[in-house]
Amino acid sequence: MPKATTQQSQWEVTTNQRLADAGRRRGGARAAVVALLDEQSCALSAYEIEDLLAERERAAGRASIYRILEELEELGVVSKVELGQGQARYEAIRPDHHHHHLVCDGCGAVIAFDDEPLERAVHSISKRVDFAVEGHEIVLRGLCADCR
Amino acid sequence: MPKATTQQSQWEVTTNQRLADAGRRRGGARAAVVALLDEQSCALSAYEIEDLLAERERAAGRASIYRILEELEELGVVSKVELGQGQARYEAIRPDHHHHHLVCDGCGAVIAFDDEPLERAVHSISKRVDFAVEGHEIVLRGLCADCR
DNA sequence: ATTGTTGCAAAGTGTTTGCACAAAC
DNA sequence: GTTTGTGCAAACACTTTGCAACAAT
Repeated sequence: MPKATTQQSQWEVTTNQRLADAGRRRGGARAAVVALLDEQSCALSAYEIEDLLAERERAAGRASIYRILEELEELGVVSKVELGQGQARYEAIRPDHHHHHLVCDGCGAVIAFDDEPLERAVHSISKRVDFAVEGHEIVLRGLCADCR
Repeated sequence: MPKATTQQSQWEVTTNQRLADAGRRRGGARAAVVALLDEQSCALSAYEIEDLLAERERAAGRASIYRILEELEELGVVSKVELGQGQARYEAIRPDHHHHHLVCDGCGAVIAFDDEPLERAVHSISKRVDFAVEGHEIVLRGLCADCR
């Protein structure tokens, strides 16, 4: 039995399942976007997705990419993050890998980090305010090791 | 001695001082933007600024507003915040009133909040990562009391 | 055959830039 | 009079929408 060349993680499996459950057909562009997002450790912009897909000979139209990302966001499997760079970024939501971002003002690099005390503080605020908190996004800006 | 109808806060004074120090002349549009920002308790978008200025008969061109905001940001007296609404918002930086934002997914309302434990957690992360953190932005999304 | 999916081009929205005129010094 | 500030219109960048062709069921 041949070994698969790409290992689908839990996220890709769940995402395809949810798409199927929602009665969606299996389109090539969408499958490519889902597979690409699954490989990433951090958020990608729509243009980056377009370029990466083109590089791997599975180009998809820009409009399709945006539509697919919006759909995945509505399904709750992708989160759209705005890091103050004038463009949105998208990443797979993996329940076990919640994280936030460091954004370099120098080169635009985006680095993920996580921190339990921070999550606890956010959770505690959520209970305190007269507001039904559904999500949160934390961005630290500065200079990365290379740009400093 | 007549009482002033608008009280300039420390921020407006400092901002005008910084502008003077930087050798800037006192233009009407800029003074209007500075005065308006000084009155706000929370961040405004460029369009909101344009509308509010027009309402008070001190209209300013959109391009001027953007240029002024960029300049104030460079001077370090205004911060540009991106709350995931597809547009930037701007607010006065008041050293004694650091805060973050709750954004309502229903009506788009932006509500300020502050929290010491949260600030401590961010500060602690800043020391831990290999990254020169210069600022941070925290956004909690959800539904406000009215939309819930 | 039906209906969801895709890609292109056009439209939309927020922001920036070029340039001429007005205002501050 | 020189230099900065301002407003208009045009240009831009990212995102969304309209529509016809295509593919999955």
